[in-house]
Amino acid sequence: MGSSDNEWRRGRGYHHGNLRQVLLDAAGKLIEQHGPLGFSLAEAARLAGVSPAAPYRHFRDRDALLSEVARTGFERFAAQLETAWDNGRPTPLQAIENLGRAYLNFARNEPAAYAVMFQTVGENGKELQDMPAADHAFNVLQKATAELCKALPAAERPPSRLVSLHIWALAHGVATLLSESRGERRKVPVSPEEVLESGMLIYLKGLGVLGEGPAGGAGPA
Amino acid sequence: MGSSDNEWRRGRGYHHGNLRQVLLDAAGKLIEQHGPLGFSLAEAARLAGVSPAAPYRHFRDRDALLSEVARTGFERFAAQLETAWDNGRPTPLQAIENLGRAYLNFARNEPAAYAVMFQTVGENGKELQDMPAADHAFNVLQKATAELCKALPAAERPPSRLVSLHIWALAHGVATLLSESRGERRKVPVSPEEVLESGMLIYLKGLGVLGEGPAGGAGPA
DNA sequence: GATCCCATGTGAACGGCTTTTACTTGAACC
DNA sequence: GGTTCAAGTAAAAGCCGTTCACATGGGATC
Repeated sequence: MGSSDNEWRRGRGYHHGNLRQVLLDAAGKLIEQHGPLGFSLAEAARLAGVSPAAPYRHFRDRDALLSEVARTGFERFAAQLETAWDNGRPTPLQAIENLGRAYLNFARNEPAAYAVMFQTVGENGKELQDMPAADHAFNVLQKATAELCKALPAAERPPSRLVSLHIWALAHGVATLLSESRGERRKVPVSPEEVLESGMLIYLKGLGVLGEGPAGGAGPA
Repeated sequence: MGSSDNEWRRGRGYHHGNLRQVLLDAAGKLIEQHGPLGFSLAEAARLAGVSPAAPYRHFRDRDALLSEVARTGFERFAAQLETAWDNGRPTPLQAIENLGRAYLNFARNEPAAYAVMFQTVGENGKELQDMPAADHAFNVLQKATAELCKALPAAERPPSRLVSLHIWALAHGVATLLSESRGERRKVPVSPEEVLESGMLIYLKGLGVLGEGPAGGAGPA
């Protein structure tokens, strides 16, 4: 709340200030609290102190607002993945593990955005795929796997797109199945990070990208 | 009454017949059509030819009906996985590939159930985990990975629960990210089955379970 | 500085949804 | 035949999304 300067009116001279952004923030809070299904446009409006019809001056409908939440989410997601990858430094292996951790961190820190990105949007195949921000995020992963695959002799080098799909699927699966709200946590007293990292290590060993470091990633003792 | 024992009236002497099951079927159809969010109890009742209040004689509320859809879905899921695994025949490797295909087949053939199982249920961490049927499905996977891991020297054998989580996450990720309604399909002209199978092969090779068969699972040409 | 314009917000309304309440019905049992 | 109780109905309250006509006031124009 520290924005004591006149941020609340910077966009242009609105009536409310910058209702558009306020609604997006309110949506984030509500989705975090009640899940992306429990989100209601009316409640967001109430939380922003405007009438239920006001949001329609800024978003075509409820789905459009949710789409925007997803879009900005993908942008932050891509940026964080890119930062974590850091152009493969210090080493591609270390970097891709950082990338995996960044993936899970995003899913944990922004559950609302993550849920909307991969759940609400594209619910019944409506209108998700034309989202350049999502492509950007995936491209970071693809860039990383391509760099990794360069260490392989071309003969046994699988298409790097396939490799990035494997890693994406693994990361998404871990993030989804072991998210904090899910019950598997009790029976699986292991952190998502541990699961993803060990899984990636085994996978990368199978790929041939891995001298022979921590064999299996779960060596006992 | 001549106990003609007609099926449409078998449960007990209902008014409608077997409304409970009819509602569950209607829910399945509607969820397939409009996605699990677009499902409406009222529409299901209309489709079953009863008043909007009738479902409340059979389900506590909307979520209870959805939970039941998820529960029966998990039962079929577990059964199909078990059949595919077939106690590790003909060979554990072949069997676990069958299991992967069965996973994707279920997600494709019963998108409504799959979506509800992993999406609607447990939306905001409400009440999903006490679902024995879900445990049963996971146990099939765990049994399979345990069998697989037996081929490994105990020294480098990771906890089989961890291995089953890896495979589950990979399968779930592939099923989710590459489902037919998703747009990635265009850019990734490769079937989910191919992605999952190649991913599993690479992973299993990394595990050490894999003589040296199809290296990488994506040998060019 | 007065005036006009149009983006932005309001209020009221429609239809649909979920859920509860009081009621009706009719099959099963004695 | 009469009673009972599960199963269905009707009506209503309260929420939501969405649309419409209308109000308002900040900024551009003269």
